[in-house]
Amino acid sequence: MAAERQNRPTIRQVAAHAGVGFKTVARVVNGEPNVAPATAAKVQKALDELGYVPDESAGSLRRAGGRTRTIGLTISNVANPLAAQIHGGVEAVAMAHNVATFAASLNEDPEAELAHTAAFLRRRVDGLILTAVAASQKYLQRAVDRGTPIVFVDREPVDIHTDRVVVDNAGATKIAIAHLARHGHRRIAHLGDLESIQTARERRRGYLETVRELELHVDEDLLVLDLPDELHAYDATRRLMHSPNPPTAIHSAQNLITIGVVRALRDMGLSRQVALVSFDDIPLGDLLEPAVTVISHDLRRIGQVAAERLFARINGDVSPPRKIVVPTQLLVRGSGEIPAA
Amino acid sequence: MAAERQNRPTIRQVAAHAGVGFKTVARVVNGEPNVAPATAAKVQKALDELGYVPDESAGSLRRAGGRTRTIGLTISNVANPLAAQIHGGVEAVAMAHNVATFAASLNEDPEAELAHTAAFLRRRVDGLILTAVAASQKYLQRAVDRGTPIVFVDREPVDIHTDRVVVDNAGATKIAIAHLARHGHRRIAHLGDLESIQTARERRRGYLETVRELELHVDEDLLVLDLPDELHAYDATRRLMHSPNPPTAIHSAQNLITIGVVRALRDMGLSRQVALVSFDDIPLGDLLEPAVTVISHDLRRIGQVAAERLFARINGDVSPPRKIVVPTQLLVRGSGEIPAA
DNA sequence: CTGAAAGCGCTAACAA
DNA sequence: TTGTTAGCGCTTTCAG
Repeated sequence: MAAERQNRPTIRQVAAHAGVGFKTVARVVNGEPNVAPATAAKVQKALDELGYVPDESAGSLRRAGGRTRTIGLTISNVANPLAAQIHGGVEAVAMAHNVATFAASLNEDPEAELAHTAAFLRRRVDGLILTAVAASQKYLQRAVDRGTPIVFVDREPVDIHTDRVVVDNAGATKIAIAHLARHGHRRIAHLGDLESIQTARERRRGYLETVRELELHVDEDLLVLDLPDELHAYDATRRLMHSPNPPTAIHSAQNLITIGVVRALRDMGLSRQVALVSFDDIPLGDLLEPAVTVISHDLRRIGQVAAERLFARINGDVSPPRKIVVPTQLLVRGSGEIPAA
Repeated sequence: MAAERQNRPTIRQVAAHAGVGFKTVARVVNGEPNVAPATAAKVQKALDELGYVPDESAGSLRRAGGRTRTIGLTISNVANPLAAQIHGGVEAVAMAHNVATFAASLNEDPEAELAHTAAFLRRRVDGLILTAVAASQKYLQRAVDRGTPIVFVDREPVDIHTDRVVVDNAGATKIAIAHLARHGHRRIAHLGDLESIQTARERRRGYLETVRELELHVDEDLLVLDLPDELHAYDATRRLMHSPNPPTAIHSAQNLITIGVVRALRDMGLSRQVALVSFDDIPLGDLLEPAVTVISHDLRRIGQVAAERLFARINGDVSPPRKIVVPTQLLVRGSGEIPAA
């Protein structure tokens, strides 16, 4: 029942309309030299009258290198503010290169990762910027071997050696925990994201190492892992604070977890008693009371750097794969400086 | 200097490898009938060994209807949390239809609107979901005539008659102002977004009409328009509250403006004196003190509905263009219920 | 059930 | 300066 569609003029129809060979039209469209001004004008007129719109994909079919001037991007979720910042960074660079971006959300679903990368590859994208969600990215080796550059963002991929742009998750966590310890805390809880996420594991590692190094209280109950969302973080916080031996400080290791923790502490009236440092900034974190001390990182920059790396590869850079670490920053705002009871 | 790329097997190479005609391979790849099981197995083996990845764009070149299974989406800014929600809604529907989405940010730049829609059209997207930013969308008429469906989101387009999914901006503003009036306010300020934005003009209209209807104070100083960002909103609020005759309530007509207003009131210590209703929800708006009363709308739903409309058109729906109004909701949280002094 | 021929809209290579 | 021929990787059509 589809409408009569796609009745767009082809280059040959334009040529017929202008009374020239179609190659001449192609020359005008692509700004190639060797067209007499008079001819060019005639062609341009036909172009305008018919409203010619070149078909990029048809062009890239034969074009040397077969570039499609598209890239594919997968992020954890386009509607997650942090992930959206990565998207913004990538997009700015892609736009500057006159390249269109396919964007897709994964929502931590490995199947989605496979499906979307396959779809991008079928569309012959010139490169991929990916957030690793599946347990292994080995399946992408063939694509890399065939010359599709891939840059991973935010998380380290597994079983594949390519460029990646990440932050020092363990190191930054160390700084967060040490900051709390400096304010007298010995019982510090760590609320972590899904263990399937590489950055979550790194943050946990940073926590455990620092607890050992600084000889803080070691207590299984203080380590809460695998929190899938804000609600679970909320419940976990309540349980934690109602336990016989509650922590005096909390390290919440992801933005949504932090929001759950903040809500829970607020509801229990503990916002000003229990110290809190968040890994990831949260929106309006500086306007809450107390304002939330966070480990912040520039996600837009991660996206930008990744895209720049990708375009370098697309343009022939064959240097060894690089791991680029974008700096993090501890933003001291109040919640992290509450002293131990 | 480009690497040796694009050495992917073609359908003919797979056919040679399997010792069959290439049409037989195409049958297997596309799940067409009339292939002997033994032949199919042989072909499948070759497919796997060579790692065949079909070229979607080459396929759509000849395919009936010429569908590319891609759509184009432009939003005000991918990194804006509200716009990202629209993206999320569109994406979910597109994914269900097995269609890839090109996404681009406009940042209120009319040039960007023209450039991106042109780029999408050159890539022969099956449809467009657009946020109107330019003064007129007349330039898209030819694309529509040629059968590329377009659905506008969030803002009404100009000079073109197509499907659109919007909210009742003037009506919702009316509700906001009336809400403030019900709490005794007569001097209500309106801080508005850029006047080039259609929704900003509608919200202003709703404000002015309600002021007249309810016979509230009319004062040019209470109407602050064309605020481009949070910082300008911050400054405008300070100026407003320092004026000889300051308002007792503020209607901030966009999410970023609200954040500027909240910061300013906070810094002036007026958060609990001056009532505030925001058009657009803001992140953690319920955790601020006081929590912010807002006009909220489901942007994810806007994206979803728009995408569903688009796919209906792509699949042949030729009913008259529809204007779909998604409901808004007044979320009463505290800031809007502060009584007049 | 299988395959060969034609052609989608364009670019590349070469001829006039 | 211009036009012609080939062919990109696939789908369509039609012949075996």
